Amino acid sequence: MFIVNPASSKPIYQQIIEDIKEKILKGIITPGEKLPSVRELAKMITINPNTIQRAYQELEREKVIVTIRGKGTFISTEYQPKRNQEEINELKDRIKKELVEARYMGLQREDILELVAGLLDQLEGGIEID
Amino acid sequence: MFIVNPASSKPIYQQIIEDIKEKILKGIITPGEKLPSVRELAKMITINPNTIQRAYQELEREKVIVTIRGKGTFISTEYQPKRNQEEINELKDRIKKELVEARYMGLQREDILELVAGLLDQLEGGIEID
Amino acid sequence: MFIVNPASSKPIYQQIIEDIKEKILKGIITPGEKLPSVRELAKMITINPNTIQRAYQELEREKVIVTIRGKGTFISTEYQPKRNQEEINELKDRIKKELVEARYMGLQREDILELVAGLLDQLEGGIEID
Amino acid sequence: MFIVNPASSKPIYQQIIEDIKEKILKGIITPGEKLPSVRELAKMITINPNTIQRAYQELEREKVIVTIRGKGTFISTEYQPKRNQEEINELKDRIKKELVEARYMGLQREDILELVAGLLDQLEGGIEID
DNA sequence: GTGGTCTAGACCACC
DNA sequence: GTGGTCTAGACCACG
Repeated sequence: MFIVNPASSKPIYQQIIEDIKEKILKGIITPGEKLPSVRELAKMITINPNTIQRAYQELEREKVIVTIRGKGTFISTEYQPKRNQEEINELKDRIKKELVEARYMGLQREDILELVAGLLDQLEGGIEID
Repeated sequence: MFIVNPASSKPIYQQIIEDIKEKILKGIITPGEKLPSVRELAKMITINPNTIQRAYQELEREKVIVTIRGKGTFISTEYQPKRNQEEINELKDRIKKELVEARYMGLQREDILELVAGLLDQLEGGIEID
Repeated sequence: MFIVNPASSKPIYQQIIEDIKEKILKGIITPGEKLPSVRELAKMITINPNTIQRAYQELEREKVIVTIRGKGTFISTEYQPKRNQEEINELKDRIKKELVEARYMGLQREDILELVAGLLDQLEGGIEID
Repeated sequence: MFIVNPASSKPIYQQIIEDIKEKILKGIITPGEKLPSVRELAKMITINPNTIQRAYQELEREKVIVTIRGKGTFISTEYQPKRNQEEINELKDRIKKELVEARYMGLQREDILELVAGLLDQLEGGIEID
C-alpha cells in the first residue's frame, strides 16, 4: 500500500520515490517485480497522474526502476550504487541537520545512535546494495 | 563566520537557522552572547535584512534566541528541549528517509553508524541540552 | 467577509489571524473548508500578498489550517489544543492586564463578568475544541 | 518591588504602567503615596530613565498619578474613570481576542469564567473605582 | 541604534 | 493555478 501526505511540505513525487525505495530495501517489493502503471497508481492514491509520472521518471533516471515499452515499469534487477562524492557530502549535510535537531529535542548521543541503529535494522531483508 | 549558499535549494533563512543552532551546540557561540544585529549580519553576508529577520524570528519562536527591545538579539540562556512525541516521530521519519538514501548510495550499515557517530562528535563541546 | 483596519496599531497579519480563528469558533467557516488563496484574499482586501502569506503561515504553524501543495489552504479538520501550562500562564497574565484596564475604566466586577460571558456566547456554534 | 521583562514583546514602559495600576488596585500602594523618582526607579530596575519617564508621563496623562514640582510624584487621590465608549470597545476587542486564544488552548467556557472571576478577586482590596 | 511591519515586484517549485 | 522565497526600500515604535 502506498500512502502519501499531500499536506506535507515534502513534494508528493518525492514521497513516492522514497516510499518505493524503502519498500525495495525492506524486501516488500523485489527486483523484477512489476509496479502499478502510472494511471493505476494515480487512481489508487488519488493523485494527479503527472505527479506519479514525475516520480517514476526520477526513479528511472536513478536506475532504480526500468520501463519496458508496452509492458510496464519494473524494479531494476541490477541496481548499482552511485558513490558520487558530492552527493555523499550533501547527504552528510542533511543528516547533520537532523542530528542537530535531535540534540535540540533533548535526545542524547546514545539515544540517537540507538535510534539510527534501530532504523537501519528495519531496512534489512530486501536487496543488498553494493 | 557565517557563510551561506544562495545557490542551494535550501532556503537561505533555514541555512542561517541551522548554522546558528550548530554553532551553539559546538560552543562557538555561547548562551547570553549577542548575535549580530539584523542589519549587520545582512551586510556581512550580503543578504537582504528581511531574510535575516525571518531566520531570527524562527529561532526566537523556538526559544533558541531572545530579542531584547532596542538592544539586540541574544543566545537564550535557558533553552528547554521540547520532547514532543509527535515531533520526535516526524524527526525519526526524516532520518529514516536519509538512511534509505545512504543505503542507496552504497553505504553499508557500519559506514552509516560511523558517519553518524562522527557527526555527533563534531557537535560536542557546546551547551548540554537536557 | 474579511475586514481589516490598516490604520490600527495591531499588525494586519495578526488581525487576519484573529479574524479567521474567530470565524472558525463561530462556525462561519468550518473544518475542511477552503480559504481564499493568498492572491485572492490579497485582492479582496487590497493588502499585499506577503502580508496574507504571513498570516497563513502563522496559522499553519499553529495547526489551525493546512496548506496542500498546488491546491490551496484549508481549515484543519483535526485541531488539537495545546494545553501547554506555560502558555496558559502567559494567557492568564495577558487577561489580567485587560481586567486591570477594565477596572480602571470604571467597570465593576459584575459588569466585567457579564461582558466576558457575553463574548463567550458569541463564540458558540462552531467547532468544539477539546 | 517592580519587575520588568525586557525580553517581552510588550514595551517596557507599558509593563511599568500596568504594574503600577495593578498595585494600586490591590492596595499595595495607596492614593497619596509617593512613588520612587524617575532616577531611583530607573536604578532599581536597571532600565533607561527615559523609559520610566515615559511610563510616568502616560500615567499622569491618565490622571492615575500626579507630579508635584520639587516634591515628587504621587498616586492620585481622586481618580475618575474615563468611561470613553470608544476605548471600552477597543478593550472588548482585546478581551475577545484573548478569549478566542483561551478556547483554542482547550479551555471550556466554565474554565474561562472561573479564571476571570479568580483574577478579579485578586484585584480586590485596594481603591474602589467608580 | 534596535527590531517589527508592510509594500511592490520578482522568480521558482509543485500540482 | 497554488504557495514559498527573496529583494529593495520604506516607515514606525522602542530604548
